[in-house]
Amino acid sequence: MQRMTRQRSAVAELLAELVDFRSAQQIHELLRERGDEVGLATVYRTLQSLADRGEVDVLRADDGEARYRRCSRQEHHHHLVCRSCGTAVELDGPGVEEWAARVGAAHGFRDVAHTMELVGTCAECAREEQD
Amino acid sequence: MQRMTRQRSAVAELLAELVDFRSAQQIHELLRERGDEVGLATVYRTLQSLADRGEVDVLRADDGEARYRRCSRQEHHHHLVCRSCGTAVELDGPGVEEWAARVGAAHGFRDVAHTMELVGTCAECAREEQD
DNA sequence: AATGAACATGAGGATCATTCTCAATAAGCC
DNA sequence: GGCTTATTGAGAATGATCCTCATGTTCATT
Ligand SMILES: [Mn+2]
Ligand SMILES: [Mn+2]
Ligand SMILES: [Zn+2]
Ligand SMILES: [Zn+2]
Repeated sequence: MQRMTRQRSAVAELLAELVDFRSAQQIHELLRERGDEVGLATVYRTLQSLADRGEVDVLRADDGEARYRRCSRQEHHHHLVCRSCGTAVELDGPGVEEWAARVGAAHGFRDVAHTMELVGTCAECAREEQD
Repeated sequence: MQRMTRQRSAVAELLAELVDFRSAQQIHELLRERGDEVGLATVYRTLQSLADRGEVDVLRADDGEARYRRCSRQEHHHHLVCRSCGTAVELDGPGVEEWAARVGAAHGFRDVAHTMELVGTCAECAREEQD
């Protein structure tokens, strides 16, 4: 059975405040900054566990690094993420779900899943770039 | 200027025969098996160069590993990939392009790009799984 | 065909994210 | 308070990818 620990609470609390997608390393550092010492391995384990349970979303940055975020809804959805600061907007993917299922079946594929993510530069980061 | 070398030819020839998305490591091994000794670093450099030029597509597996494939068309498109063997079908993403641009603009994001990939188990791999 | 400047290669080391090991610790139950 | 067992974390291990730089090749030019 899952036990509640100081470390898991700390990660959960931090995730509740973040609106950006952050890497495990960043989360580890943010925890340290606020005084919550949590081992890096524990951060990884906790995030993985939350991801398995669907409580956090995981995206892969261009370099393949995993980035996590607690979204406001648990149901399947998509994102518009800032490539600079990680800020994310949750989106629906109107029509994509049916399209994916139809195309998968048409080609004889089973258990078809899909990913669809938008990446851009948010207004705030675009402003900063002008300096 | 780009020079033609034995190594680059070997990578290009192999890619021309493959219909699957393969990792750099796999491509390195496949080259070795066919007798084309190419340094791993060179395989990485060549694939990166081809990717920059848009001559190969790059996808990230669930574990973040990059997988490459030469597609039949250079223009932007999407894929339905087998999670087991890497076989891929090229797809268009009807409607997604406009949708992405519209949603991005609506949220004030600039330079909005998108990814949309389908992953499933191809008919052949599904058959093998039944053993 | 010979030359040479610039480009390319590769063995091995460096990075860096992520995972593993396992002894020490702490939750939750009695 | 004790006990059982899940959890933690320091440090090592793994693995993909990139970097270094001495050496090898390409190819425009002669
Ligand atoms: Mn969807
Ligand atoms: Mn598209
Ligand atoms: Zn931003
Ligand atoms: Zn398959």
